[in-house]
Amino acid sequence: MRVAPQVAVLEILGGMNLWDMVSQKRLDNGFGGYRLPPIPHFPKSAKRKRSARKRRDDEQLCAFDLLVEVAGKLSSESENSTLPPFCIIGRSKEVAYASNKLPQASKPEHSEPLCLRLKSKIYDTAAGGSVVSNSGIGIGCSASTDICRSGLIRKSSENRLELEAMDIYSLEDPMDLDVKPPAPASSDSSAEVPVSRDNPCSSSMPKHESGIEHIVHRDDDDNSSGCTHPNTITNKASRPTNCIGDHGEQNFSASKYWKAAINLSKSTNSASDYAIFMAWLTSFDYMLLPDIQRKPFLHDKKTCYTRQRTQRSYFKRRKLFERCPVSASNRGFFRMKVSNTFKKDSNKLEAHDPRGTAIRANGVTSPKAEQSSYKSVKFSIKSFKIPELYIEIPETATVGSLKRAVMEAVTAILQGGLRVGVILQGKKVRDDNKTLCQFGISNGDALDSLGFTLEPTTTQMAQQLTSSDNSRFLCLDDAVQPLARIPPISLPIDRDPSDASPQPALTSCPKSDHDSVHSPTNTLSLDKTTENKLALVALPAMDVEALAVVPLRKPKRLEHAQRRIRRPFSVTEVEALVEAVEKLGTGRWRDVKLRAFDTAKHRTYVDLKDKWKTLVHTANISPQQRRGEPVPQELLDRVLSAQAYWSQQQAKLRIKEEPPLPLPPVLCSSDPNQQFSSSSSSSLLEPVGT
DNA sequence: TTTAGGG
DNA sequence: CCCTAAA
Repeated sequence: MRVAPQVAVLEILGGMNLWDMVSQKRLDNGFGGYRLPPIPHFPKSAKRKRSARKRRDDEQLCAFDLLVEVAGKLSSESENSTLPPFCIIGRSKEVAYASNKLPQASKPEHSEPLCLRLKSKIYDTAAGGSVVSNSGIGIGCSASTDICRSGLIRKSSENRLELEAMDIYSLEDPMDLDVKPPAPASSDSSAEVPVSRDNPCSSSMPKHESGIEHIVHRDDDDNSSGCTHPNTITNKASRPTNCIGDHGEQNFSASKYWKAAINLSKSTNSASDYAIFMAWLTSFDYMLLPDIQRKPFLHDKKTCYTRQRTQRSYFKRRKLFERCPVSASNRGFFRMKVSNTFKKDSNKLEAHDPRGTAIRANGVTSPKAEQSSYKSVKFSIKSFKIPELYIEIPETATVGSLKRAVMEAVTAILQGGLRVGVILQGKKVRDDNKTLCQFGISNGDALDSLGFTLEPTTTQMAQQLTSSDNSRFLCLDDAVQPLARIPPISLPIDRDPSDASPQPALTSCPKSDHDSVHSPTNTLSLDKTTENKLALVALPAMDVEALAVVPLRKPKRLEHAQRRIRRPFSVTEVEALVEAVEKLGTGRWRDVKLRAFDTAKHRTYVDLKDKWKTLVHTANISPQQRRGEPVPQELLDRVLSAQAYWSQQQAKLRIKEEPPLPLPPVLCSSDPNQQFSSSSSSSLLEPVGT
């Protein structure tokens, strides 16, 4: 099965899980609400399906964006708090990094080494692991080994330098794994810079500090179970061993990165390293750098950081976002989608709201297995609904105020945080410590009656919620865990997914202990717990959509960050356009583009079409009303002529097709080209008039 | 991917 | 210019 579930994990040290953080910071981040996943099912039509997929992908990208944003904020605020600073780096789909391994995938040959690969660019495949299925995008942020692998930075043992990385990965196909040189942005000059760089950071760096060591894969192997585990991470982190040795060369490509990263982190001393590192980071599609560094690296070089300080975070996005659908309707919103797929976990959970959640769960496994082994239960939560909101507003209120009111209501709810409740056969399941088995949740039938609710944590909000009121909550953590770890073996039952204790740290970490079984580094896991990482997770289900969150994005910021710069058409271009249209007509923009603007990369056929549209408009208005560089009247006349001519042609065509109407092809007959040499064209129009 | 249009 | 529905 190539389908590995995709798992995205956002782990943040500091004891909060992403959800918590999100909840808390929601407002800050413009996190506004949840919404049902837009595309639960793909249409039948191939075209639509594609479109739907694209949309889904976009949303996922957005989710990433959101996560990045949130994480960035959190990190930036972490200075005082326990959260270690970290930076997040994301890449488009081209980049893949699998912090999580899928069970299946993990096993493969690849498992051994980590390699950075770049399909388009850089890639980091953890040993095996994680090949993510196509459209999914995962984001991971942690001090864990994974990160190390990702080539991003790792944290140092001391808090001072921690740099966390966030990765997104999405592999189109597992096969891409070829190992390639890690040069990040290959094209970018920056790319190499950092890495190889003279800095022997590695040498300088304490091993333990460097993420490098962590790189070890073995966990991968073990983990192959598929968990992303914190434990492993912790372990590594905690232990200074050199993993490198273990895997040896395999990683080496990756190691470069690591090194680079490492230097940075430790680079209290060198500003240059930092610069290099930054350059390297910049080569990624996205980058979000919270102020993080401030402290860490640079006491000395404040200057460097200055900029960052000023802007709390540095967010860069490239093409990825271009795809984000931020249409008018979406404007200001950020969509996030999280879906999970479990392969084997016994549990998982999702949050959602009481009301409208659509959940689907399937128990899988034979009954008997339970006893000795546990069964795994698959949950598929399709969506969470937004808790019901009650809003009272005068009928004379404006739509705008209504929107604001809704926003406030939503925000209020989210503000307090959300909890997940589990409802089984209509009853809330409050005992977090019981196993799924005990509740019979593993049973397929039961699953059908299993529901999850998303409830606000805050009392007030709770009131607003309709159904959810008090259901119990599951910790997201729990959910996370499952995802993260896919290891089949040990988890199970005991570890019920659901029970996680409420807040704590949970995340998967705790579980990790259990999981630890799989992973070699169990011991470490404990540490983690304490650390409280949080994991957010998401997943991938292939097509399963689990949860969609729609945060309100900060309205302005990323909005159209990438709107193309305006590039007015020069008279020369207009002329070329007019000429091409005279010959080709108004319905063949691609040809026009090829013919007259083939080399103008910034002019798309859509642009040409739009320009034509404006030219026509311009030609029809008085000269006084025209703006911008004046277009010679002569050209405008030609525009009108051509427009009229071709309009008629089209009209004729249409007519012909439908009902055979008598149309004397006055103009049509001759070559358009010839006809259009001059003003004569206008005359052509006349006849057509029928 | 292109077209065709609305925004 | 952007965004999309359609084709």
